[in-house]
Amino acid sequence: MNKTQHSFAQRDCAECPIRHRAVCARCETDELEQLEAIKYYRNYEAGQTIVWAGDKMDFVASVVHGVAALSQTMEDGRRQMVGLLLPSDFLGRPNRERAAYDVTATTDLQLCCFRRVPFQGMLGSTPHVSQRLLEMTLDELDAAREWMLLLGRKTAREKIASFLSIIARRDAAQNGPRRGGRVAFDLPLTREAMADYLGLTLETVSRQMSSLKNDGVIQLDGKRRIIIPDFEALMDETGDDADGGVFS
Amino acid sequence: MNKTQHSFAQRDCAECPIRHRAVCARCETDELEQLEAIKYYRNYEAGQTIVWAGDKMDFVASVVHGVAALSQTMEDGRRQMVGLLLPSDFLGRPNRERAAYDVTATTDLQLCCFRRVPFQGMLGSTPHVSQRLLEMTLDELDAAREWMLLLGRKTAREKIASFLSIIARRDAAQNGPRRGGRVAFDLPLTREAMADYLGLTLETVSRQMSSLKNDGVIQLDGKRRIIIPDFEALMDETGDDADGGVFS
DNA sequence: GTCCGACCTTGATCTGGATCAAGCGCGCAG
DNA sequence: CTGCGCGCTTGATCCAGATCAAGGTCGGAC
Repeated sequence: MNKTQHSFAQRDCAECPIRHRAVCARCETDELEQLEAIKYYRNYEAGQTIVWAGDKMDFVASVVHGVAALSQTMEDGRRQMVGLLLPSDFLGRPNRERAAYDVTATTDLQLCCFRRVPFQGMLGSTPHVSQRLLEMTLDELDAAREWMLLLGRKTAREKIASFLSIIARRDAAQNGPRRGGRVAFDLPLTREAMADYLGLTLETVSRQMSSLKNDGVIQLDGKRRIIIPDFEALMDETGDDADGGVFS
Repeated sequence: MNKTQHSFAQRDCAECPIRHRAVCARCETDELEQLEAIKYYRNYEAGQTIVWAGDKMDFVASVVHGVAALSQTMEDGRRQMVGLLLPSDFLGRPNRERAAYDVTATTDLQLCCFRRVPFQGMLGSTPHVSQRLLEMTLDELDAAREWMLLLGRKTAREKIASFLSIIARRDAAQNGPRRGGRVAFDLPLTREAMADYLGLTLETVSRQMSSLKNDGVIQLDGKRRIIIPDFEALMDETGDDADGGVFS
């Protein structure tokens, strides 16, 4: 388990890549100083578990780099991923001592952690933090509801296409949109993790990826790199209304 | 559409049945007065639509009596319910002008509405409201994630049993637990609405209800009234860990 | 180089729940 | 009372995706 130990540098808030999208987005300089006093960084390698459901958790955190997954497991081993945390997303629940879900790093990951108890205090005293947290929680709730439609009603092919379009969109928001209609990115999940996310088996994920490839909707470069020659064509496969989205 | 027009009485906050569980739960007298100044009641009959996705919505609201459903519809008519609002639950999103989902009354319903713009103002100035709203939103997010596990990984029988146990639990929280191990309540949804909630067809819902009845897990009194002779036996059918829950 | 183990693909078969298709039963309009 | 329609049940059949079962590929350890 000791591969290229790719550990991310620590930094000041001023030069933080998620400064303007994370829970601290609206903070003024003095509020930021309060946050800096209770923050520390942690790095994880792809595949590592961050906490198990039921564990004590003495911090909350923002994802700085990489991707983390929240999942639930039934006694007989059935697993469902219930959240995918990309850079700027918030991990943990204030006023909750124990984790409700298993949290794992699906890629190399850096968290900006805040000690939980002082952070809770700031929620009372720093409206810019609590307002931003409310807004982010409402956004996550919307995302969860969109996910419920996917899990309850979409076909396997629609699920895969929806997943790819979500990752493509978030990747573009992160790294700036691609020149031309062409989009390319690396999948942050294994086929098995995708299956857990989509409520499918890994075989079905693999088959539908092959099918989209054969139909020219996507191209694969190795197992993980995805190239989407025509984003509209992918959107047509998702089952969603054609309003498109903010992409160019 | 004009059946026994069962309209609920309006009231002062002091005697409101959801006073201590809704978004206003933590308000002091003066804060309550501010809320009363921007509140008004609305009544709906079972089956009525409250708003369509995309409609302008100039209020947010607490459910006082009855049950409302949030749902999403795909172009080809596939429908997924993404939220079930019981008494004390919050409807609407501050700072959002248009509804994101269709909202319908699945039983006769009373809402305590707050004009949206002044309510948004109070979120900035009244920490007791915004803290409570954050807490409620986090609870809803947890509920949505539990629902994702159900939609993605549970069998039809487990879905039905989970749904019944949730309704039974919420009903007990509302009306006080039943004496003895016996539990009884009315379903707030038609078979079709249950299907939309559970990601099933109405035929499958009906078959699984019959199957649970034949196996003695539930009894039916008419189509809507459910009697659960042994709550533990129902919990065993849900697929969840046997930690039970707060029930006696 | 070779070996090994994760990860992925593909094929064959099975099955839970969808779909198609009758009815049933109860409450309401006449 | 009768007739109608909505909500529900039940039966027969179908099929998307699960399950069972081989392999293939690639990167890292030695």
